Amino acid sequence: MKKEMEKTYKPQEFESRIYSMWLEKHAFDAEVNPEKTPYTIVLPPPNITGSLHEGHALNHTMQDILIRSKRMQGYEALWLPGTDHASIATEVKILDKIFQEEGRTKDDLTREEFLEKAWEWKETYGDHIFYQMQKLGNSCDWRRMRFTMDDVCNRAVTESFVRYYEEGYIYRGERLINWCPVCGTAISDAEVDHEEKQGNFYTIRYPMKDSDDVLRIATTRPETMLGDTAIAVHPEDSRYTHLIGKFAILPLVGREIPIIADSYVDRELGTGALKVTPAHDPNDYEIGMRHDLPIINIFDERAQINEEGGVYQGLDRYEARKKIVEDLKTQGFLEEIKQHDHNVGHCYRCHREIEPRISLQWFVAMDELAKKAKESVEKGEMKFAPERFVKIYNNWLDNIRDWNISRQLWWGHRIPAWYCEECDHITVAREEPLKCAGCGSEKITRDPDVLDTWFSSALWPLSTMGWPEETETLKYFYPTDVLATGYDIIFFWVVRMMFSGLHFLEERPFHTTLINGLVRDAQGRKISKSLNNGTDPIEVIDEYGADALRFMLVSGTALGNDTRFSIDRVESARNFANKLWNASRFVLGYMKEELPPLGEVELDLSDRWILHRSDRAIEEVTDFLDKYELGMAADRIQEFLWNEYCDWYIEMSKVTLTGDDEEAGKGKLRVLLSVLEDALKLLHPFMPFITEEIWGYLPKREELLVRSPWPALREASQEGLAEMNKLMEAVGKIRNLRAEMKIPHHKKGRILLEGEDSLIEVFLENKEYFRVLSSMDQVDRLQEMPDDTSVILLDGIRLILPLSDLIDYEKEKARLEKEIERLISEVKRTEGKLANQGFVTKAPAELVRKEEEKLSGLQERLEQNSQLLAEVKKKIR
RNA sequence: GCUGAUGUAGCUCAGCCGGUUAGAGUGCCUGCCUCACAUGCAGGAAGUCGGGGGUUCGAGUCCCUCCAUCAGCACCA
Repeated sequence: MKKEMEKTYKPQEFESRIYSMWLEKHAFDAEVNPEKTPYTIVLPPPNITGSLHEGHALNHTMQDILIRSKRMQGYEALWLPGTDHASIATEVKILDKIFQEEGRTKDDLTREEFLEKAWEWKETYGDHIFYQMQKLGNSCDWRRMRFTMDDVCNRAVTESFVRYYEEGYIYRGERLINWCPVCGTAISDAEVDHEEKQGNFYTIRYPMKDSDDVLRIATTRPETMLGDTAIAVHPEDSRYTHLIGKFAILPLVGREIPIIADSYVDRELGTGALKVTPAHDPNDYEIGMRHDLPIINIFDERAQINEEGGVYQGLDRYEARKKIVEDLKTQGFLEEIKQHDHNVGHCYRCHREIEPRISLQWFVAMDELAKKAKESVEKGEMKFAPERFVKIYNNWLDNIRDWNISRQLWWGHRIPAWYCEECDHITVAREEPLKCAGCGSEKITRDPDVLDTWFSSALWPLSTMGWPEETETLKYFYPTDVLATGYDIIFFWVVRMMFSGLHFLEERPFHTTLINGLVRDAQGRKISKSLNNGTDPIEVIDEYGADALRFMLVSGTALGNDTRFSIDRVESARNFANKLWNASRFVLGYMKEELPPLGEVELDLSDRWILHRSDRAIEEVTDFLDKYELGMAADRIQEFLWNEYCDWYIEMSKVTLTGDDEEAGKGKLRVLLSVLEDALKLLHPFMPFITEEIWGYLPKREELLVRSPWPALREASQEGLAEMNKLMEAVGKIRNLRAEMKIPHHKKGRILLEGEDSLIEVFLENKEYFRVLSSMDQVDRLQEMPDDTSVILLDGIRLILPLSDLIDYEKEKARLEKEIERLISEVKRTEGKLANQGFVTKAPAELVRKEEEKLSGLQERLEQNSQLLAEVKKKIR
């Protein structure tokens, strides 16, 4: 049926073929199916600003593992993919590109010209992102792919804006907002990054009107004094109480400004007197509101001094600072300059300092929506995995301010509001209105601004499914199950999806938020453009295969913790894949035409053992997956496949496979095959390509692995497993001894058994295992003690190894002494424990009994070892 | 300043509803090209579980405190 498997695992030769096959056979398509329970994940849409990085690879792998395992577990599993237009980030990049290619800036372009370029960009980068996702193996239903600026999504955005507006949540108002003078737009509080910056504290003398007094004021931003409209002091600050109500003269400007009392002022800080610039500082703005102060805006939208600044007009903020400090100095107003480090808000996109600015913007009132979002989590409707992230969520909701949603940009959803030239009325509508809803005038113009990217992201689980229409998809797949994302966007996105879903559909959009850590570089640094320490996942995939990359990303880290990206670990994962590849080749190499069904196979001890181990692996992996412990699940499968299936069972199976009992051989193959099949299923969500490829080589397989059912427990008889464990322990001891004596593997050996009959029986029945596992080709019951021996002691049985020409008594002595030393310390520990009245009376009886048993066993072995040592010492003499 | 995380073998990390001799991968050392695999096999060495205190019969595991590293939030006139 198929060609033979290559000798070495070469993922490059089959990964893309396998992926195409999945697509051809519609393996990822999810349909509305009342017979099944839906399981839905909506992909956090990657920004079309560029390509996917390792962080995406981790995030996508986690989702794919969940989706693939649920699909196999019988759910109608939908993973809905898409991309995000990323308003500000993309606009910045596109303008950059246009400038580099054509030398034109935004001022030289019309909105239409720009948008045309933007859509071209979207096609190019969007396609690359899909290519990357397919290389990774993402099992998305591509037919349902969405873009945040699709018609379907646009409709949801307009609908929610209009509804929020009609319900009074959205309003337009003049507020102090965060303004990025470089991007030329307002940004929300969440989009401001605070960075520690070195700055100066300037102490300036403000002369009082009508007296010779001087008020000393410390500031980090002297240039904003042009907009000062008051000086605030603490109402109980005895240094200044006599000045409250009087006026000072603003240096350089000459304006009279009042001294006011406000308890916001910190008496300890600076001079205890605060210049108040309501137009350029959030706290000053609050003070200004409280005291009804005039607001003087001194900057234009590029943060250059405007006409309010008199002689300083036209200077940008940094030039203005320099010039004003100079002038203050020459005119004798500057008292001192002190170095002072402080946090300054920066634009999260262009990393330039943001400027607080009074501006007319659209806002979403957050009080009620935040309450809904918080209550839902409190009621347990949505849980974080791991739980601790609920604190970030709550912390943000507790301190939330109204959300500024308008952006002075072109790339995005244009605000559906029209202004009338003849009256004050604002028309907010789903469709473009012909006339003003207030006065009927046809002279209306649309708001030029677009919405914050996150406004559409907030609707993602709804909009992708066709909301506000009540589509079948929405009814069946909403609410979704899991939202997988990094902790850095809990408040950008998780919070906002929560209240959007709760508000519009009265149901939280997902029951679990799965938080993945950051992927750091090999040195543990955050991946950043400035360090250029990122790696394109495609490069890793081309070299090692997507399976290795995926496995490396999820294995060995706990949920929510950061992961390091290391090529060494990718190699380990690739080696594991190679191991599986070769184990499969081994099994297939012995394949026969017809094998009996597992139920008809006469199972031997090793079969029962591996079926039992396999059942435990199935149980534990399933359990880890249910708890989102993907790293633990991955490690557990690897342990099973490598250490149990390959290292023990395959080795033991050689006894039967190379024997001449054909029936037994077929039975053995059936077990090998069944266990391998189950393991491939368990591993498939983690390493989808290699498992599907191997599956294709297995006999009589019409179904794809991706669509196969999750393994069920085999529940074979567990008879003899205790003896099996004893046998394996004996093998370990023999290997250890042979290694220490440096006996080469081709040098066979003999074992004589003494001890409990039942154990001896089992050992004799399975003596071939000693041959394949530890090169001991003769196993017999002890008749007569030979001369030159080494003795291995286990509870219940002694293995006597006649090693005449091989034994090195010095080494044997050392081995026994080491063992005795270990036993003595153990005995002491255990005796101490049992001598402790507290332990005996308070610890659980079961535990005390176990300790007692342990002690007697230890003592017995200690005694026997001591005897052996005495004999060895005699031999040496 | 507040909150959270992290600190366990050379390195990367598991473990922690308290209870055998603290695990894995990798690296290192030793011996093996044993008929699936040298991307491998077998064996071995290696850790006062960040410091201190407490609770307990018993503490990497719970509590307190300190130190170090990281992250988020707030504020800094």
